[in-house]
Amino acid sequence: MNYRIPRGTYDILPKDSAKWQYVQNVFRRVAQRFGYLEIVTPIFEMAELFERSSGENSDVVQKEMYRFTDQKGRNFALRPEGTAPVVRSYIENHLDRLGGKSKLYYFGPMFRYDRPQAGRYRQFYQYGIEFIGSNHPYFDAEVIAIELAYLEELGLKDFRLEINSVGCEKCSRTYDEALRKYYQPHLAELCPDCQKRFESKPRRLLDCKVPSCKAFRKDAPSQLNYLDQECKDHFDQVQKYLDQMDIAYTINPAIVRGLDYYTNTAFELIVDALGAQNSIAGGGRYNALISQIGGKDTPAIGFAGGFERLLLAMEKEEIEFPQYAPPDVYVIGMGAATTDMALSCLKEMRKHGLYAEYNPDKSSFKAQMKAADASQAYYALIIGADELAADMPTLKNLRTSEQKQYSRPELSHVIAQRLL
RNA sequence: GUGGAUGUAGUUCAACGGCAGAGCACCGGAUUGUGGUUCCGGCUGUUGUGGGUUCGAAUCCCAUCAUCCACCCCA
Repeated sequence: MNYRIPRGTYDILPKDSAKWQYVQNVFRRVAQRFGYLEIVTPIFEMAELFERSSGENSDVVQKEMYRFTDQKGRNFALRPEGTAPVVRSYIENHLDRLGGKSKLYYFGPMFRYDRPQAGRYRQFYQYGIEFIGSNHPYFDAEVIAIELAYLEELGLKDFRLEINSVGCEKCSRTYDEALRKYYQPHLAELCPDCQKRFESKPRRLLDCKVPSCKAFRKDAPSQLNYLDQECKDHFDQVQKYLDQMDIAYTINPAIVRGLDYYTNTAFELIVDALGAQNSIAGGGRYNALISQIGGKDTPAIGFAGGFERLLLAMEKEEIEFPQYAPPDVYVIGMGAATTDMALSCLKEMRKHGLYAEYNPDKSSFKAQMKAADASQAYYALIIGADELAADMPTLKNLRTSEQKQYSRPELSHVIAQRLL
């Protein structure tokens, strides 16, 4: 019996791990440039946390959560998203008492039971930003600016930003009613899914892809006409800040975030080249969430992005990734007698921070030279019978083919000065 | 959860129901200790898995698993 990786998961192999380190490191760097600090939470939480925050009726909670009970019968779930755990930690650790705002970033694996497809996995890696503690529209723009700065730093070009406002809870309630009123006469003509959505989440009617449902969309009332003055002002201000930051966007009233906690600003970053799973990041404001799960009434905004889709998008644009650095020195020892000298040179080089390779397994001198060449090492340190007798290893520059014998003290000097 | 396509060597792909193959990659060698190219040689298969039809199955049928595409969902 061969064991196989669970469906919808994947291994990050050594040939790809440098890419992952790279995109994660760039994210860290960019987030910190905006003053955000990393928070790390467990990959599982009480299931109820997600039920409360994402919404009992959301697909994520209804069909996609990996649930389990522990030995004492407690109900847990592997986290399907990152915001609720961060907010839980914020409340539990009284981060609000530290003064100032909480500017947090995170990344790590998320879990959703879903049918795998390109850009969609059961264990997938997200990065995210959460700004907790202000309703100021500048921060809506700042959070968006972080994502864009990140994409720019990575060299990604072919994407677009769409924004919307879904208003506060009050606005969205009046809007839902307006939508129901509009769709009521056509209810029989809608697809079965939409008939269900009609009651639970009328806004979902707007992004149904069934042609017959789509037909009603263009005359449907727009959320933007159902914002109260405060929400409208907020959205206008967000746009103003985006304009001032030279951030291009389009307003798409159909953007409806899937998780229940979003209020006001909602946004999405789309890469059309990715096909069906074309959203590489999305987020919005969630002013009601914190009080909803037991904290003080606190406004907040954040977003999450998917590393897999980001990498796919970068590959589509043929962006080059940094590779692991090749060895500084490849040590070639001819025969068992040279082991002592080889090991002492290796130890010295590694102590000084050089990356040194050595493979006594290789048989012939030629095979060792080939291996050194294949490793793309900058130098070969050759230790053969002559070198051993004279106690003078040969250092060969594999790029220029120049080589020279050094006495041990001379070699030590070269190593210590990092002249390689 | 629904519909469709595809599964053959490490990889990319061939093979009309009749001997499972090629390129690339990998390993070794080409006169004692110098890398590339070239040349020579070598290795890798339960044809995803399990059944069935057939004298005979990689090939046809069924099931199953996996991947991909679309729906759905979302990052």
